[in-house]
Amino acid sequence: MNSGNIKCDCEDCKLKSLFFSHVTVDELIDICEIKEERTYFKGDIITKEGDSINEFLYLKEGLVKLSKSTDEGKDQIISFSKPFDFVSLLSVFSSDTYQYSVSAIEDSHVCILDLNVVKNHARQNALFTMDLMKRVSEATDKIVLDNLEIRRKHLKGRVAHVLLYFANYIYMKEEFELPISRREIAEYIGMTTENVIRTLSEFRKDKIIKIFGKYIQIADKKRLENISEFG
Amino acid sequence: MNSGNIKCDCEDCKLKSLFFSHVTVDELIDICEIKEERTYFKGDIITKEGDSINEFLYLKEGLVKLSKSTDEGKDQIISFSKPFDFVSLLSVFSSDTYQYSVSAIEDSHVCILDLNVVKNHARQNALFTMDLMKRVSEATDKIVLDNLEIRRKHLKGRVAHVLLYFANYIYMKEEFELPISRREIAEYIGMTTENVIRTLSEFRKDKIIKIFGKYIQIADKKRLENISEFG
DNA sequence: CGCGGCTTTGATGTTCATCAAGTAAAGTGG
DNA sequence: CCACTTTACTTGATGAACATCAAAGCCGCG
Repeated sequence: MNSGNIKCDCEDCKLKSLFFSHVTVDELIDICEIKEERTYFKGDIITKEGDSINEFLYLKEGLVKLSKSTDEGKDQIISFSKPFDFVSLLSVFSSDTYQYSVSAIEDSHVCILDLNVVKNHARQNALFTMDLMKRVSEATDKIVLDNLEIRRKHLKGRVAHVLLYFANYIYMKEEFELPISRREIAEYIGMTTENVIRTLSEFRKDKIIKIFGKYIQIADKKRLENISEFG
Repeated sequence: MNSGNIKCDCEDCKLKSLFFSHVTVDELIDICEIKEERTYFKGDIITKEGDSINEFLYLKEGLVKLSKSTDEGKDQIISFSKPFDFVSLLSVFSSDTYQYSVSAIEDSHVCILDLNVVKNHARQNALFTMDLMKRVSEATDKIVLDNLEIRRKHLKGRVAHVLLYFANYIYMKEEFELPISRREIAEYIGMTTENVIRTLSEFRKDKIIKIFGKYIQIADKKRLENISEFG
């Protein structure tokens, strides 16, 4: 993990244009002055469940996973997030400590604001707070709906769902480097690693996908979609 | 479903004392004037997924379920809510239409405000909006955490979980009338009705619970807790 | 009274987890 | 840089967990 102070000068910062659309120029300067930007590398833990929350984070670039550990030390993956899904928002306004862990599954840039400063602005600027709320709602809606979808599928449908998720939603391509391990797929869809691998192998044998390690190429999308919807 | 106008005169209205703790007297009067109260009977649908959202609802009394239909017409139950869990908050600020259905599983009283009026207040009163956000976050945290817990259990653990949920969280008693059918338990925990019934019968044979139709009495809570944690 | 929905139990087969065992890849210390 | 350890990946065999199908009793309701 690499840390450093960078000024709030990113021309295309969506935080300004989108997230802070209802913040005045003075407020924006105020916020920018305290902004810190950090780089996390693949595998780094960004926030850890149980830790106290005193920063407000948003993902500027990269890809992260949201997860929780069971008592037996196994992980359950709740969701993946790319920039503007603003995962860190989840517990920020309901708890003093993180309910979930967030870790980078690709090299990621995170912008960090002091939580008290953000909360102060929220207390004074209702439109800003409404923007925040909209984002919290959207993020959680997505998590809940995605979970329901996975829940009603079988092993093969779930694996197909994950592949299509990365193809359609994350990389917008039929071929990509899978950013997560087989085990992480399993932790996400609630199946065993072995069966995830078996299913991927089967898809390969049936010429639905091509696999070289982490590299995935979707060869027959129609069929994969069929399997996802349920086959 | 029974409808009628009632003045905002409930002495113990938690909406006032808790939910609107940051609302001025004038605002409160404003809100109360447009308040409507409705009674829904067990089985009634309160909001239906797909319908447009133009009211702000909160549960004053009763018990409801939050659910979603699959394409094949089967239901998935997302959560149950008692007063102050404020289920209707979920999609209110992220969508124009309900993502989920809410229906009464016990006779329920619902207070209804015009959504535009509430949103207007939210736009002008940041503390009120923060209160709202806190509640949205708490409600969704609960849903996500509960879901993860169910996900990591097997059939028996899940059924035990549901029984303990109603005993500990809803009725605060070891004996109660189950407000939902066997099928609804199945829809909630993602198993088949038959296996839910089989599991309940097994618990009965093992003298962990007593069953008379919908009446449930937990006879051996320790063991039930053990099964829930996993056995 | 009969019909549909809820409940219950049993028999059967499918789906999936577990166990085992081996290969490949990646990190670690001398 | 190479031996060494660990972690990820892979496949097969077996059994457990669970869905599905079938049949029957029960209850409430029109």
